[in-house]
Amino acid sequence: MKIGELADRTGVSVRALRYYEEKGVLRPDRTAAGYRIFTDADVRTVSHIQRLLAAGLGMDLIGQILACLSGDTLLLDACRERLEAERRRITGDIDQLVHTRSLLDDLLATTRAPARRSA
DNA sequence: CTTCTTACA
DNA sequence: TGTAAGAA
Repeated sequence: MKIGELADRTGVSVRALRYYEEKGVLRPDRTAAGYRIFTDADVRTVSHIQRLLAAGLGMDLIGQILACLSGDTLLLDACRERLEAERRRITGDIDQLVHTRSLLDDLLATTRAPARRSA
């Protein structure tokens, strides 16, 4: 399928799709006229990209993670290391957020204002 | 009409 | 990422 159809089927803009290719996470074939040709597998790949992007990962890392999903067993170990490193990173982020939340909870508990009446 | 590339009030 | 411009 051409880029327009992939865009429709994924809800991702044509612009973003071309950007993903530029980043190497998508490698569509080209027609003689230079049109990008995507496969059905690319529809799923784009879904993965969306999830990873939503998780706060950068395109660089996403490219590496997607490479793991491509089933290249020779790179599997290296891929696992990357994924484990990212897992540790987000765990740190989560800890930070939990800490910040408790800080806000304390603040809210000590700044509770008296009930207001309607104006 | 759709896609391509390049570039940026 | 959007959008504009010129070409295919």
